[in-house]
Amino acid sequence: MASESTQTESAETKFVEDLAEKDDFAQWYQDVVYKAGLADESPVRGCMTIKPYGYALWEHMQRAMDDRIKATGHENAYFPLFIPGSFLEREAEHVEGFAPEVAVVTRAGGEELAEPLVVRPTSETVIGHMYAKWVQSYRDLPLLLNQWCNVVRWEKRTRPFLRTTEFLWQEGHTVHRTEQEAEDETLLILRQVYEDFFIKELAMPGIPGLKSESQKFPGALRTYTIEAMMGDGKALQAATSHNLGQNFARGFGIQFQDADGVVKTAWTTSWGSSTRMIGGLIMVHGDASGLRMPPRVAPIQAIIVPIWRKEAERAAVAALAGEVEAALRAAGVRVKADWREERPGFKYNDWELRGVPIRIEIGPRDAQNGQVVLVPRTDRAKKEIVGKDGVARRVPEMLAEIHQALYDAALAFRQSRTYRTSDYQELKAIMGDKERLGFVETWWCGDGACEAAIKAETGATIRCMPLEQPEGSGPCVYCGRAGEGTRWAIFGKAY
RNA sequence: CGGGGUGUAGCGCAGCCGGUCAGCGCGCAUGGUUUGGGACCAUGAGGUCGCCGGUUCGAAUCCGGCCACCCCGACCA
Repeated sequence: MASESTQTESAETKFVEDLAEKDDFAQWYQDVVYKAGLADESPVRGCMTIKPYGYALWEHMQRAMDDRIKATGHENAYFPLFIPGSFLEREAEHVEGFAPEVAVVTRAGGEELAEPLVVRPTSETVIGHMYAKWVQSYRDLPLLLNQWCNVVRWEKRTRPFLRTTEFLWQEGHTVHRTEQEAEDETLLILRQVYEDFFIKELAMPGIPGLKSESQKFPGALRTYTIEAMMGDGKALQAATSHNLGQNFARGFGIQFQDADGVVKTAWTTSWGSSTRMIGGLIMVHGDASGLRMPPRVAPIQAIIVPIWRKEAERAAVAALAGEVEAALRAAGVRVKADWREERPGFKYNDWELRGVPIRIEIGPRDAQNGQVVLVPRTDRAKKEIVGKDGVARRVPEMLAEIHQALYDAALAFRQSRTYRTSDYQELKAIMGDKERLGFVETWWCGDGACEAAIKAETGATIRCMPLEQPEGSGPCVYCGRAGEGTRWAIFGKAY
């Protein structure tokens, strides 16, 4: 992201300089969000306005996620925004975890409310309340629902998409007959819904794993996560899936009569993914020119930039552009032509900033030859000249190639910033070095005290204990002890 | 919640040693020339200088209070 600047350098370099000022990733991130037109500020602190381009991206992500949620047997429903304040208190860890960050309505309709209402920070409690009414028999199970909604968490520090006071998400809530069934569900969501979504839709490699006790969801038995590495080496918890055990079922009385006639307490799960994924997508794929949209969720997959001087040229270009646009649309490509009264160079930069995967240049020369120029966002040097009849075949192929290129680059970056060491001093050094910052894979004894000490001394937390644990065991990176509770863990600094 | 900082045009800023200090750049509007990597010229629109009070003949400028926002930490999808 670094670049020198002199007066003689190209305008492009100057632009890059503008965007990636002083090699400051946080600043770069904010600039991209706003300049690419994804979002804008709002009059309320920590809240965000999502602009049409950003919302279109969200809609494509939603659809792809929703398809997976439904394909795994879930249905959508909707539960209320307001929750009786007392509900949060039915689960001890839950209220402790969320009480500090809930917004509470105490006055409405011109009167003080008898019982304050909290604006949902998450919906385990109201849904638990409803589920208790809906579940009577083992025949009612499993109950597999999901909802798309907004939630509010009064965070101290906010950043667009990554941590906003209000955010959009999906939250799944399920009820099961046995502990094993709940655990299977939790892992099914983690892998077949979330991990698959990140790989196939966002071109984002993630590491599925288990959270430590200190990092798990308040009230959960176990929390599983997909952890992804951002472009600055920091980690983002991209989605989580919780096995809630019987904690919420007990708090809300979700019971059923089993086949053996015995009344039993149910087992529940919950799992969520939010607009935070947009922040992840930006920080994983973005470069010095701006955003790079993963093709499958890109609001615009191909942008036609017409080039002309004279009116006659414009007519010829328009004819070809119209033909190409129609052919691509018929092939299922989200295509748009940019006829704004701007120079081509301006448009190139503008669409690169917005991350459109393929630019299609059509100028007088192309109109004459019945061809177009395809330029992939991932590598401008790989531009191709394609005959107009080949465009509808070549563009979808190229989109798939771009998806793969983005994935490969993100994975290669993560690997280059992943270190295996049992040397605590080395871990400390990596966490303190901006150029090397990344994931440290090592053994951890399982003691929360070691975890806390590492966090205090290095700023790093256990991102997860990967589902794929290596053979054997070893001494804890901090205390050197070895034993039963030892796990292979990934340490990193988190967003 | 602790520490620091900033509020002047849509955005980014200068002016802060009371008195042509209501200004600059970008953006916006209109017209013209341009158009294969962020064009240029001309004309123009746009601000109760965060709010309230004080000092003064006179306050963006000095003083007091309030409010808001930003950054850095601790807490978090």
